[in-house]
Amino acid sequence: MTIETGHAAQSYDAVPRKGRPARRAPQPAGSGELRKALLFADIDDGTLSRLSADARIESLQDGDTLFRQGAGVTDLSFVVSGYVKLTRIAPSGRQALIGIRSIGEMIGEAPTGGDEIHLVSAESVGATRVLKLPAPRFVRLLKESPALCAAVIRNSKESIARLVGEIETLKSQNADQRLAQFILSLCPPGEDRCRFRLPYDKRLIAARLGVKQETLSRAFAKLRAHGVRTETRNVQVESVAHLADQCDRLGPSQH
Amino acid sequence: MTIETGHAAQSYDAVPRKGRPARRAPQPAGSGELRKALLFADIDDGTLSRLSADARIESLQDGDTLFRQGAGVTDLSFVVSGYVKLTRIAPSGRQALIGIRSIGEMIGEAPTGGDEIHLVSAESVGATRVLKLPAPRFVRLLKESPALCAAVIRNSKESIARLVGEIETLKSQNADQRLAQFILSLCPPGEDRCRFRLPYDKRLIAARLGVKQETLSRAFAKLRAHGVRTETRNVQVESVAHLADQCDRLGPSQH
DNA sequence: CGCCGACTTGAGCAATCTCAATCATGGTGG
DNA sequence: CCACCATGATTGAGATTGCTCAAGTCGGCG
Repeated sequence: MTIETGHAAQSYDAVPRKGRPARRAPQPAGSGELRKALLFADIDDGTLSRLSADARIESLQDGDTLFRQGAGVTDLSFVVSGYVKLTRIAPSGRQALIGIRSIGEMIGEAPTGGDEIHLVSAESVGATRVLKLPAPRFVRLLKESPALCAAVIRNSKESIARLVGEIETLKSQNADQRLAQFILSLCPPGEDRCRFRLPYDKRLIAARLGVKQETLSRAFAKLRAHGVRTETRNVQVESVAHLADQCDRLGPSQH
Repeated sequence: MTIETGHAAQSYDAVPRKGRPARRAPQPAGSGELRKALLFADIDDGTLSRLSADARIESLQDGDTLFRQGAGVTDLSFVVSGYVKLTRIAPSGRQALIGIRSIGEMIGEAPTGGDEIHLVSAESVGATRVLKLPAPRFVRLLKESPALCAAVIRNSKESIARLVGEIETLKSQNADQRLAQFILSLCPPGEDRCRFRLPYDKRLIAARLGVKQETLSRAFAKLRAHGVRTETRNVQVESVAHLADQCDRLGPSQH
């Protein structure tokens, strides 16, 4: 599955959109902002304030490129608000969505000191603010702080768990099941009947699930029979438990 | 794609194979053995010998289970010889291959101290030997050795890179392209015309590429037209460069 | 020799993609 | 306030890809 944005896939950012104002100048960030990054949840104040010395907040508009696959890693970034999508371009030119990061999450991998390059490209989805820490300072503190080290390892393990889940999903579930699972993951816990808003547009959801937009639309249609109503971006689930039950039965027709 | 071993998918190890001798008793391992684990390539001798204190080597036969998804992590393991496949069972009961580890590679994730459970199940492929380090000792040393910490982080980043590549492949290439890429990855570097042996059977290769065995067989047949000859497990590639070229053209028919 | 497992091949089917037309919907300018 | 346009979403029809089921081949091993 590849992502097709409105413009040609290979050059989605070669031509600036008309009337787009320039990216806003970066703002300095205090250690209070850093604390909101999940990676730093357990880091002591001292280390954190040292980290924040030249941290800054940048505001991005929809479609702005944060960094490109293959470029050198200069910063460690986190989402402050909005979403950032991570994509990868295959040699064939096809673009595959690797993940979407939201508030508090790290964007890309933590630098560790070697000369490192980005594994993926990062692009904002809608108006987005990101926190950027220059890599060299982070690397220096990483070497001094076992707690920071432990946090990075924990974070990596979470990334791995997420990617493993993604592969499992891609290999063992069809489009309908993937959508059902995605919807279930959005349902607020505790309630059986619920109503919420999709976090981003269906084109992006389709890319996330690894299907074409049309296929996603048909999958939504099929889920209507199982108590999932949608009107544009609003979703209503009749019964979370029932949907979870049906999930397996959406699989390939057993003979 | 799911894995179908010779036995039923859900219970591939519930019934011991007839005539199988008991798993051989574990052998103690010296720090020389540890050095062969890629994770420890840059670790100092002192730390390594402390790590090796209660390390042991275990011999497994084809299909032996090393650990199961969801079970507690008691050891950190490495492949000494042979292969270990990592799989995951979806709620639906379908089993998806997550990865295959070979000599020197770590099996599963490094424990970090919390109460952790295995993300995947691990099962030997053919006769295999593994090195096992008890988790508690590893965790203790991890806290004391920044070098070990750095090694774990580096290792995690490699895992992530591998998983990201896997997702890209699954989302943006068809079966023929995935096979071509897989074959290219096996070709010894430097030679344009080459000949080698497949590392494991085609059933496992199919699972690794996320297709059925039959589909893999047809993909091999299609590659014959591009200079890939196979006779059972032996492969001969006419021209690596040519195959790499054709890789993109194996994609969906462009109109 | 005959069986068994791994592999191949064929035919039909199901899931998904592609292409194309249509239908909202929200924003913009007149 | 409304016509109009751009974008996203839906729907339909047909092509493709990969899966399922089934049969057949091949090679090794008891």
